[in-house]
Amino acid sequence: MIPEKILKQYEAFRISFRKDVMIFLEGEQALHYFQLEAGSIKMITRSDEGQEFIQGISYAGESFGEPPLLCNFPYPSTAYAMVDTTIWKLRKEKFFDLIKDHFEIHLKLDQVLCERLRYKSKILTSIAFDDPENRVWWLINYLKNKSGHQSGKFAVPLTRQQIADMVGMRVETVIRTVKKLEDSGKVRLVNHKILV
Amino acid sequence: MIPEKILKQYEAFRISFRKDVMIFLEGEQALHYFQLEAGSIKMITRSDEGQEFIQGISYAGESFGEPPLLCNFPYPSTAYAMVDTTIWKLRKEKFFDLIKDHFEIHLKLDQVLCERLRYKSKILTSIAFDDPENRVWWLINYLKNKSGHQSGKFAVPLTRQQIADMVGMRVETVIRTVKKLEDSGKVRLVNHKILV
DNA sequence: CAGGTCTTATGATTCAGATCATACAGAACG
DNA sequence: CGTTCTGTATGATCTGAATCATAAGACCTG
Repeated sequence: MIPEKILKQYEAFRISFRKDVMIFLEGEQALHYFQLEAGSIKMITRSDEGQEFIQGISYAGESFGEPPLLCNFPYPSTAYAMVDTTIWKLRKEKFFDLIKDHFEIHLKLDQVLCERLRYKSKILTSIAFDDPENRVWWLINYLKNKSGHQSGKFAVPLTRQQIADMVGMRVETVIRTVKKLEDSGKVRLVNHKILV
Repeated sequence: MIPEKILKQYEAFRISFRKDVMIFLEGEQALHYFQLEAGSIKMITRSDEGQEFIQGISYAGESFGEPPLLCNFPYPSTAYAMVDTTIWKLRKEKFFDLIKDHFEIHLKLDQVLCERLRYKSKILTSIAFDDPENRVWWLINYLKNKSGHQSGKFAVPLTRQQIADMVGMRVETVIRTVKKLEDSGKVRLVNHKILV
């Protein structure tokens, strides 16, 4: 989102995380701006029973964790590396300097927050009212569109468990639902991969 | 959020809406910044069966509908006046001039978006995993805290149907859940009013 | 390449929130 | 102030996703 050249101008530095390593913990105070250089991360909240909800996934070039930075509240979720991941890290003060100096980047940040609000509005309504097939189908299409996939078959890059954690359902229900989507011709399953 | 003096400097004007009148429709293009002077509005999404989900409620002094303005996507929800309402309306171009000129107001706008993200993260997790009692109880406390209520009993200013529309449940379930909260001493019911 | 781990798949059972129907109470309007 | 409308309440029934158990397949690691 923010070009590397500018990140370096404001003294951002790079950090690497192995797969499944925690980047920050729910409840911690935000001290840095984070942007992925490579890999992917997921933002997790947990229910009292320990069930995980995936609030969102971010990929290379995308930022994450800004709301607690801008609003001074603790992290509402925990961030984990989904694969080996490299992240740009920028101190809070420098970050505010950067967006004060660059109105266009500030606007892009706004747009990132707005797209997240848009996604959450949609997934909220879906979880509250849609049947499992529509919930899963909507998410699959969302992932396809977000990846910028153009031609040929798109292989959904998530496990059934991860899909379940994003639509608030049990993995068994997602497995049966994906089967139904196959039966109705909406997706194809090849070696357990979901293709659209 | 934005002081009236500044709104006027950028040629904002006032518009009134009667209770239940629509302010903008889902799918429309955003052309103005909106801020409430008096009254309240609710943002609604609907399922295919017409069930309403209340994405959020805004009160006097608060803004609404910014994401489509900043991101150039259509309104994802429809806004209605919940009571007779007066709104400041500012043309898009003037709005961008305003936030470019006032970094502090731009930051406040960011914080508004961040608080909405925070709420949606929480309600998402709740709807996905919490039982009805915890869902309703969380919402009641959220409304109390958001209203800035200090001493004495807080009367929840929403109908059971509106609560149901915010937590994605049926009104019958909310009615029975509120009864359970009374039975466990968490709330008091006086003339059908919910007091905490 | 084999063994172990994780993911996917399937079947049977349960139960809580949705659904439907009906009645009561408070608010609004003329 | 009476009537109508909206909101609240209650009871009975239904159903589909969750839950639990078990097995098969793909992937990862040494």
